[in-house]
Amino acid sequence: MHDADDILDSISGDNDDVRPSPTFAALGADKQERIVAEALDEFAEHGFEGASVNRLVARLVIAKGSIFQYFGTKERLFAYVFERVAGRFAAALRAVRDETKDAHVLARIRASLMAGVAFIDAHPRIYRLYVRVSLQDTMPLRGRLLAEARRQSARYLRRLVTDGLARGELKAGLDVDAGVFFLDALMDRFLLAYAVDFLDAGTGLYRAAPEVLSAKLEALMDLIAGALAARPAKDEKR
Amino acid sequence: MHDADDILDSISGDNDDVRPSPTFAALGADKQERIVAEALDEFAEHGFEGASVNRLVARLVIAKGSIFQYFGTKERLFAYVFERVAGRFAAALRAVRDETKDAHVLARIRASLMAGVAFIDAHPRIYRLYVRVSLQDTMPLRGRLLAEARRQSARYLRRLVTDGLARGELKAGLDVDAGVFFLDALMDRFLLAYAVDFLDAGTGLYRAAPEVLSAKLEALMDLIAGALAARPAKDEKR
DNA sequence: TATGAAAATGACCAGGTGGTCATGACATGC
DNA sequence: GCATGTCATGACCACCTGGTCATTTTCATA
Repeated sequence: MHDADDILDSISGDNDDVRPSPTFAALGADKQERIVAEALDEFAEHGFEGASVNRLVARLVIAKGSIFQYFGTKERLFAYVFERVAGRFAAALRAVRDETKDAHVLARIRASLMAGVAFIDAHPRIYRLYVRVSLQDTMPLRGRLLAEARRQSARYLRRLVTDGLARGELKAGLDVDAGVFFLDALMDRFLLAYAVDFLDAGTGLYRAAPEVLSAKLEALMDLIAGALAARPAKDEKR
Repeated sequence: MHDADDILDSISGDNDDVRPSPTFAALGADKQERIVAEALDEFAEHGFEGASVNRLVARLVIAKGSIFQYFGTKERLFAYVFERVAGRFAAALRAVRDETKDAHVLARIRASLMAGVAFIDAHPRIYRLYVRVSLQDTMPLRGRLLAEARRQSARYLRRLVTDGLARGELKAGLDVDAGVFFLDALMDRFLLAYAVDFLDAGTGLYRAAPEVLSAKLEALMDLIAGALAARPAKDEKR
């Protein structure tokens, strides 16, 4: 039914036109990983402008020259780290979407949110970097890097919505664009509120304990269901 | 009806514990305004870290020493500018809320969104500064400055929701916290998508022409109504 | 072990940062 | 006309930035 889109997904997945020097490629995999991890830390903590190469090499106990030998430029270092890391979140969500292919669309949305929370717990720095980049318009590569992420997110949700419509699980007259926007806003903010303290508007979602989190999640799902779901029966949870 | 809250609102409105030196206060009002406006520009454009006092004084054609005589510190300059400017958005919304006191809660939400759009059009730099600060955790005063803004926003929406519930315009069993979160997320994102290019997930909301904007707004209002509104005329649901 | 190339190194560079302060212009009161 | 105090000024400071490059170290091969 939607195999054509799957092909598109996989094509756009790995777009590595930002390559480090062969010298870096020749490094041991562990050392590469250490450099990427530490750089991710630095960028996640201070953003692109605020990040300091001096600080980074001090942490790594490595000569500054080496970084520039590997990447040439702070900007290209950033691009490399970002691209190496950015796809993971989308990939995790895509996996959930595919695993729940036959479930009710509301169950799939719930599963996506839970997967998002799990990802944040497992890779807080990656999510933090993503958040940072999202609104830092001084970032030179922002457009190129983020446009792709956004496009993937929109396509992801659009698929959920059109699937749900096709199965009659969503309101017949539903405007797809509006539905996508609606879900994007709510899901994004839900995860943001979980990950960033002062964004939860006093609802106590920030780093909430599992029981609290799941209560909030159900309350949100009720509202989403009210807005989007067709109403053949009264209750249709997972 | 809810006068007690109004008093609270007005008390928390002007909290100016960040004062410039008397020298600055003695300046002509026009010069003060020019300095604040230009500093707002600089901070909105580059964020707190990225903003340069050198660049600022160059724009103002004023000696650098003067800025430090007025404010002592880049940080205090920022705090002053932010506090002088931050309340305006909230005030604009509050005005709308009070003007529409007797309208249906959905109409009030719609009016709030339109007022938000109008504010962004009128004061793009103020909104931009707000957006910037929202996710820049390097900002030393972030917590203090933003907590207040968030609290006001939450209180604003909470009032709308509880009013709507009291009048039976919203679903009887509605969880107030969830409703506030729901509205906060959608309204915030709607305005963000209108103001910041790459956040609209391909829905074409960014700087949309009035007709497009109003169509998107109505589509969103439909979804909000489905999620929150009581259904007196229409069929089903308990 | 000797050789040569590749890779690591960190002193160094020009330019920018937030912040300081001695200087002098200018107003006011006598 | 002088003394006094306020305030604007911009040269200056220590420090940090991203980036360079001559020099040294490493190491595979002969």
